[in-house]
Amino acid sequence: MKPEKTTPPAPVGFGAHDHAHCKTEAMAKAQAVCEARKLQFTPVRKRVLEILLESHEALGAYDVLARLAAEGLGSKPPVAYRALGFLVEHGFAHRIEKLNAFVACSHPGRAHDAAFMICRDCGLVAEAEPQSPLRRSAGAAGFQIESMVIEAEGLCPACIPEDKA
Amino acid sequence: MKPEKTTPPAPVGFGAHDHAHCKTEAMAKAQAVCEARKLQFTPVRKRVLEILLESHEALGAYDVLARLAAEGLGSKPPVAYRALGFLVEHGFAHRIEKLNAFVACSHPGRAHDAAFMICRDCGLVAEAEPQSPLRRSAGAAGFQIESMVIEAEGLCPACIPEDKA
DNA sequence: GGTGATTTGTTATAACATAACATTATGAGT
DNA sequence: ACTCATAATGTTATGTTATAACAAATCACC
Repeated sequence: MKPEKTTPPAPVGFGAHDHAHCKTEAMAKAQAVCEARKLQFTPVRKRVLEILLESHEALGAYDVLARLAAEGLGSKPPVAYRALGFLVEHGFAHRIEKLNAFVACSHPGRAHDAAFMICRDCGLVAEAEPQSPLRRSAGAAGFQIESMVIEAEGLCPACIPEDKA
Repeated sequence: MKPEKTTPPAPVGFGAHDHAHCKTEAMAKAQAVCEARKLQFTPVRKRVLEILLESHEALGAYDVLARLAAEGLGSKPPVAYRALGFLVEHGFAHRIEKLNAFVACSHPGRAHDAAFMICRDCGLVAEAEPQSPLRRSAGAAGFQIESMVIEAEGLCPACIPEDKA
C-alpha cells in the first residue's frame, strides 16, 4: 500500500520507488511543457496536479474539489472539472473510466496511449505501455482511432493473498 | 504468400450485415445459456436484451428505462440497472465505460474479454477480439487481472470524410 | 493601458447510479 | 397443492458524477 524507496522499474505505481522524486519530476516536466507550449499553468491547475501526484491512487473530481475548497482555491464542481480537463487534454493526467477518477500521468510530455492496472484492494493505479494490437486491427477494419483506453482491474502484487500468489 | 484473414473475428457492428439474424441469434443464444445455467430469463431481462439488440449503438440505462416504462415493464432506475447488471454479469451485454452505456454482446455464451471501437459520429459500437498483450505484461508485473476494458473512440469507415479516407 | 481571449467564480440542473426495504414470483421439497 | 426459502421486481429516497450558461476577473499582447 505504501511505496518505499528505490528507483522506478517498469510499471510505475506498484512497488517501491522514490515518490518525492516522482512528484517533483512530474511537476517540473509539466512546468516545462506549459512554457514550451505557452499554456497557462495557473495556481488551480498546478495545485490539482500536485494533489493528483500525492499518490498513485485515482481521485474523483469531487475529492480533488474538496482539497481545493479546503485551501480556498475553488469550491464549485466546474473548477475541479476544468482543471482536470486541462491536465488530461495536455497529457499531464489521465482519466480512469472504470473509476470515474483521475491519476497523474507517469510520463507526461509526450502524447501517448496509456494502459492502466487498477488494484481493487488498495486502489493504486499503475500506468503501463499499452502496445495494443487494436490500433492495427482497427486500421484493417477502416476505423480511425482518436483515443483509446485500456484498463485492467484486479489485484496488485502487494494485495494478492499469500496463498494465491 | 500473405495469410489473408477471411471472416473470423471481423469487428461486428460496422458495415452491412443481416441484423435480423444478428438479433434472433443472440436472443436464442441467451435463451439457451440461461436454460443451461438455470438462470431466470425473465420478461424484463429478455426485453432489455431485445432493446439493446435493436441496434449496435450503446444505450444508457435511462434510455433503456424509458423504453421499459413505455411498455409498462418498470419505471424506476433500479429496474433497468438490475436487468443490465444481469446481462453484463452473464456475458449477454457489455458496459461501455467511456459512454456510461451498454451494448449487446456480439458473441455471447462464452466468457471473454472484449475490445470496442466506438464511432463518435454515428454512435455505432463494434466489438472486436482484444488480444491485448496487457495480460502478459501484467503477469510479468505480478498483477492479477480480473477484468479488462479496451475502448477506442474515433470514426468508423462510414463516418470518415471523403477527403480523409 | 486598452482590448480581446482565457480563466475562474457561481448558479442551477442534468445525467448516472445505488441503498434499503416492501412486495411478488419462482421452484424445490414434501 | 402447500410451505418455505430464494430470487426478482417495485418503490422511495438519495448519492454521485458532470455540464450548461453566464458574470467577473485575469492575462497576453500590442
